[in-house]
Amino acid sequence: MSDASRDRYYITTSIPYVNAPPHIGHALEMVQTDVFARYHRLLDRDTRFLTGTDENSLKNVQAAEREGITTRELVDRNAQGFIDLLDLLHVENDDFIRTAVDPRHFAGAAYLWKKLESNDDLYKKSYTGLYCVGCEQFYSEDELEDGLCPEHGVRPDLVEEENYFFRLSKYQDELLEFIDSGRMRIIPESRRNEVRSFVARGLDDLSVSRSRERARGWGVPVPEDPDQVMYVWVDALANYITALGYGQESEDYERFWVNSPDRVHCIGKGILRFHAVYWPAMLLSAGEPLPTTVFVHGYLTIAGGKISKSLGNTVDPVELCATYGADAVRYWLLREVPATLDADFTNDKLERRYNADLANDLGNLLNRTVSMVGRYRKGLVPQAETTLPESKELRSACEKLPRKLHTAMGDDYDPQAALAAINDLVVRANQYVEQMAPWSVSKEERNGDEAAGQKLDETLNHLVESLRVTCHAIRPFLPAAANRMSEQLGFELIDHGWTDALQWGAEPRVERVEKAKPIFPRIETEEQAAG
RNA sequence: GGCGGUGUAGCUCAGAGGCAGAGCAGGGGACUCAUAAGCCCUUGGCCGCAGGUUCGAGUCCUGCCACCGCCA
Repeated sequence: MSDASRDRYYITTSIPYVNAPPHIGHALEMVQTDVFARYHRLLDRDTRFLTGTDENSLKNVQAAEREGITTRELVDRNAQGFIDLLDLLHVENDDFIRTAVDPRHFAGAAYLWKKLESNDDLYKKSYTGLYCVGCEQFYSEDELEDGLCPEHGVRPDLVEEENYFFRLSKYQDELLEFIDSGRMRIIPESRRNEVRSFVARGLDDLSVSRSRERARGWGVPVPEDPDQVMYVWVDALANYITALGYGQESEDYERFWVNSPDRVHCIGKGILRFHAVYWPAMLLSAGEPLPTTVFVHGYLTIAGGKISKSLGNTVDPVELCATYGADAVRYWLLREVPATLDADFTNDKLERRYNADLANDLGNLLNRTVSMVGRYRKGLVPQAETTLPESKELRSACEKLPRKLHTAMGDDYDPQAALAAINDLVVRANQYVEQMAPWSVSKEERNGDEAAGQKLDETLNHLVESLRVTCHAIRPFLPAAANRMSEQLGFELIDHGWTDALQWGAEPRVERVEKAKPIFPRIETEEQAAG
């Protein structure tokens, strides 16, 4: 591998349907992907983060009809909801693709189709089946529950038409090789095993088009066959490369797909098969590189129940951001949700976690430290060596943090472990404050004890330095909070040299702190408010 | 129906033959730099149920129950 290709990183979210506004599950995926992207960007890798919307579903046509607006109006309006949410969550995506709107998507999807066709992997066949529009997929009789779609509880349509099929079966062995060798890594392992056994059992060819009539003319046309549009999943999956200008002699496609050592898809567990079987098989057929990593997160429940509009228990992530702020929402999603498992959301859980870790531990540590530097040293951070055993311990904990951070984020894709390590350091620093009791040492100093003055210098210096390291460490997770923290500590966060900045004693040093002001105001819980 | 996973404190989870643990929540204490935060101490357990192996079983074996996932 050449040096020129080593420092790239490409990551995508799945692209959500736009027939409804975003829910907290979308927020989870956006934030997880954002954190991985920010982390690699801070490592100075050439990073591209793509997200977007999947707009070619028949569902959208029907939803628009019910509302009496055009399909284009509906997808424009609903896509905007996702774009707004990214902003509210402080998600820093480099690109946003809309599959019903972007010309590059139509061009790229058509190009991919022709590649499959020229490899003799597409053929036409008459097909009869039960189709659920909500799922955009066919079901066999025995998959139905009382004749109804198990996901949506509606009666599927009986559909008979001639469609294109993709020779998925042809790629079984190659897929297994990619899975077993780890050339396509699936995280976590349990999901990898699921995919493996699914592929090993044998693959059926896949229907990849719909009649234009049934699709109501909405979707990506099949090249040179005006009566057919692509199956929405086929064009949707293609977004990961059409956004890069695939098939259009694009530099970005070479840069972030072909020549990137990391091509990462962050997805929910419900669409694993599409991403770890169908999509790689299409890429194999087209002769293009496969994703290197498929990261599979779990689902969120709300107060113990499945997210469901009919149950009226959706939690609007827009409202959450308005109520608690992006930092609190991001922190809960990253710290409390095990990255690849399901988790349950309640306002109470978010409030507790925020108050405990951010307000009480980190926020208060910053506040009391800055306040003491102001009170005892007029805001000037003293220079000092590490001489006391307590200081050595604290410093050692700081020096171990970067490795823990890199293991958790780089290898394990585990923000929860990374944030736990950061919180451990913060807890350690709060203990250090109590051990050193600067308020007592200050009294001794005022009574003329010179050694006390040195001890106080060392204590304040080590607290500030721990906070400087912590400030850098939280940057991928809580970018806004890191900014507020660095402002108060009086130094500037820069885009390069992050790895070095995480080291003890790195430049730029903290020299003069600003006035203390809480960066994470406590949330008054309902119990406290009542009491 | 098949395969796999999970079941441990009020909540979230760690422990995988040797004294049942952590964080949060609850209770108490000393302190005052701080956001009434922090620190120290502490209450709390049929380790899903039943049998078995073992000097000794959350831990290993068998059966059962419940929940979850994937596949039919």
